[in-house]
Amino acid sequence: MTQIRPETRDAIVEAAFTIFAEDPSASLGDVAKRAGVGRATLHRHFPGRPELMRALAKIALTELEEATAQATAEATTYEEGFRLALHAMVPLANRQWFLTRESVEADPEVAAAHAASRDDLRGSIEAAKADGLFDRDVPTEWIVASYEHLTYVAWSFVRAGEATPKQAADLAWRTFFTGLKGRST
Amino acid sequence: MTQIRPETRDAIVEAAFTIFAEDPSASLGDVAKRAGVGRATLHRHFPGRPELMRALAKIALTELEEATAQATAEATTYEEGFRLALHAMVPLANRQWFLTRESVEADPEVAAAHAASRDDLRGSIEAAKADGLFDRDVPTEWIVASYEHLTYVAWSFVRAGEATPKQAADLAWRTFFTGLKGRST
DNA sequence: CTCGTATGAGACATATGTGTTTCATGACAC
DNA sequence: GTGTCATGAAACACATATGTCTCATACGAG
Repeated sequence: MTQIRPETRDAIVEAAFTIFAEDPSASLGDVAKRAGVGRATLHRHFPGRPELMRALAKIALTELEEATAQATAEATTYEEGFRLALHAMVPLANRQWFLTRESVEADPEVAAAHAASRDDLRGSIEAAKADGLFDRDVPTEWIVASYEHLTYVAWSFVRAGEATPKQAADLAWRTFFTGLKGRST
Repeated sequence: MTQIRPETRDAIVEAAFTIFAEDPSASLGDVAKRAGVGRATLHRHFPGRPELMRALAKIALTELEEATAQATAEATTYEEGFRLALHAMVPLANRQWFLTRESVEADPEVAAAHAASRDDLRGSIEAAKADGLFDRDVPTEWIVASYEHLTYVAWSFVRAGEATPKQAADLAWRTFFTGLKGRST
């Protein structure tokens, strides 16, 4: 009935990610225009703004989960796992970021998925902590938040054209793990 | 004519900082209600949303400048300067943060002041770099962005009640400067 | 007390976003 | 060709935010 043209739906979703990344309060009309579809068509696929936001949130979380699962599967140590996951996350950061600043959390299903995602990260960090990778005196929540924000900084850097995704991810990992203190002194 | 009751204006400004920190798209009616004034009174002090935003931006930038100037005046080394400035900035982060995600930049005067503020930070970082405090291989822009984001993370931590401002600033400085790698291994 | 003035409350017009409905069109299957 | 169906365009009703205006009130200065 309503989703027989997957291309249209995808176009709307992509446009929404792009538009909302720069302006979370952008109108649905802006999204439709960017997607190259009529405003009515957008409503045929997504009844309203909350439904669209929910769809974006689910997609973003699924992408994150897949990317990190694939990245960490190749890792043999905790350090390598976090480093590879960071590299995998940088290109996705723009799609993740709006989750943190949006009222998407209001949706119970999305909120649960988001919480589960953070719990995963938290669990990995605690395991790594027990292994001595991270300082035990630093709260796990702090490590989570720093990791996420430095990922975002890396993405911003890429977006601004100041580095490649690989370079930016390296910078973020280095900052996160060993800090920016000079080595030469 | 329009600003004979400074208390009212201050109440509006404080309410605006509080409201816009959580929801940048909040209505002026919400701000007025939080300030305990009528909506018309808000318009008497600030003709419209852009003027209010501009006033907030100027205040936030002035506060930042004063706080960091005072903090760094007591410092004898670059390291101490950045550490003290960070401590001074954490309690102000909520008032600074909306600057980065707002279209306040559209105002030329505010944009210039913001750019000047960032130039100051950039200059200090380059000087410290030349002194060997920061790794020369890391772009100055990256250091600026990391510094600002970790300041924000620290403020978030305080806001969430997970740490005192001092504890959070210490965590941020430590992460920024030496990273989160475990020491005990 | 009296005047001036900032204020709050409410009415009002306007603009924008939102969601629905209708209708014509174009693509595709048969 | 014919019918089905997703779509685009436009009109529509509705809600909310915004900005202005009017009027009554309360507070302070004189």
